[in-house]
Amino acid sequence: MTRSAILDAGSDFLRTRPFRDLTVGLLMAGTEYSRPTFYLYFNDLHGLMETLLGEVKGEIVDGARAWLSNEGNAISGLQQSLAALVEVAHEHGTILKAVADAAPSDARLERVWDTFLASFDEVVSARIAQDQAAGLTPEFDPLPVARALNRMDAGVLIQAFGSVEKAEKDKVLSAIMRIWLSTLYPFDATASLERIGD
Amino acid sequence: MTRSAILDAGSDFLRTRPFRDLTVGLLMAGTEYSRPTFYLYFNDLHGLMETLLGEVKGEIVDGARAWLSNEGNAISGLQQSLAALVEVAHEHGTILKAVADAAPSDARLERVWDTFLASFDEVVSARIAQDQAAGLTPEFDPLPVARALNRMDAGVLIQAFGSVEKAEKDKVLSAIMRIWLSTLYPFDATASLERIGD
DNA sequence: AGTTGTACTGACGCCATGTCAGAAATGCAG
DNA sequence: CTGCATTTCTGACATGGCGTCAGTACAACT
Repeated sequence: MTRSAILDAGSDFLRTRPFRDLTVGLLMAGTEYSRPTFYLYFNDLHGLMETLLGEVKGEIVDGARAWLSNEGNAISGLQQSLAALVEVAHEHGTILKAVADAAPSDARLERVWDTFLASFDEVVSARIAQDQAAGLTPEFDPLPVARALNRMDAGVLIQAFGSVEKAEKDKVLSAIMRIWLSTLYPFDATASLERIGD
Repeated sequence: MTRSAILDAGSDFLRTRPFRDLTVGLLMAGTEYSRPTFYLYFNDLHGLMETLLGEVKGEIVDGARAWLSNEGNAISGLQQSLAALVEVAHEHGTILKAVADAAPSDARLERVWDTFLASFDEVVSARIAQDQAAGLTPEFDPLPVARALNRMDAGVLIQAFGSVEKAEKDKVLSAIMRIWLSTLYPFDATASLERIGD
């Protein structure tokens, strides 16, 4: 109860102001509780961010399923997954930026964030290897490419949707879509990219 | 004199420890001066980071020239520029990570960092437009794609070379090279990528 | 030797943090 | 409704890094 009131106050704060402006005092001023109460439910502000990230993580994993659990066409699955990813990032962009901002100032949170990103490297890499075996994707070392594509997504999405003035979803989507498709499915990419237009 | 002693102490510190561990006291303990002396030459630690970034920026811009000032083959120019970029990032990775880490905790430095990244978006975007006019590159809105590719570079390079245990240069290079090439020069990409092998 | 200017430092106030002893509030047995 | 136990909360404190300022040490020039 109290705990989720604090989490809500945190989300609300970060919707309009950056993580660097967040203090325990300000945070708790957004609730009906006093400053020390915060420490009953979280170790520090970074602990709060860790919890907020956990909430968003679920949605992202769900959205990515279309491509990762490979049923149906690879290309359209990827298109679906990226679209879902953009959707979630647009929704929770401020939280994602806040976590990314907070991470470097705390060893533990930095680990959590890195692990979060690395978890996608694993699964994307696996899916690439599979498509390579199927002859859909050229041969190359999948892991570094997966890492690069994921870092791209993270950087782009946080930059585009991390603050109040958000970029246009469709421009962002078609840019990263193009890069994923031409890297992973170059043989079919031309057709697919023409289909979505530019 | 004193000023560059401080800068050196900063670089040295960041070579082995993250920005979050840097305090003015620790920094100046690495020099023969006292803590207040720091404030004679810099406003705060973020000001120091701004200066360090300025030093690295020059090298990066130099390295990128091969492709950006378009003389000769576009593909080999891009290959050269990316190789140079990886080289510089490998050299100064800890500084780049430290600046990226420090940026979100200071409004001014965040602006500097964003502007730094955005400056590459501009020139890359311009070069893409040119290659599109020449028929080398498919038609698409260049700016969002340039942004995405640049964020990828930043994310990958900082992750790969930001801490003491650095990743292998060639793996990193061939991954980002593949993505740039298949996105910008898909017609010739197959040949070029085979040439560098995997 | 005296004066001016520059480079430096000791000591201070400030602010956010995280803790702890104790105060309210809540629930429950008689 | 009363006394008691347990949970929830808070006022007050110590800590540590920050940024400042008055004042010292030192060099250079007259």
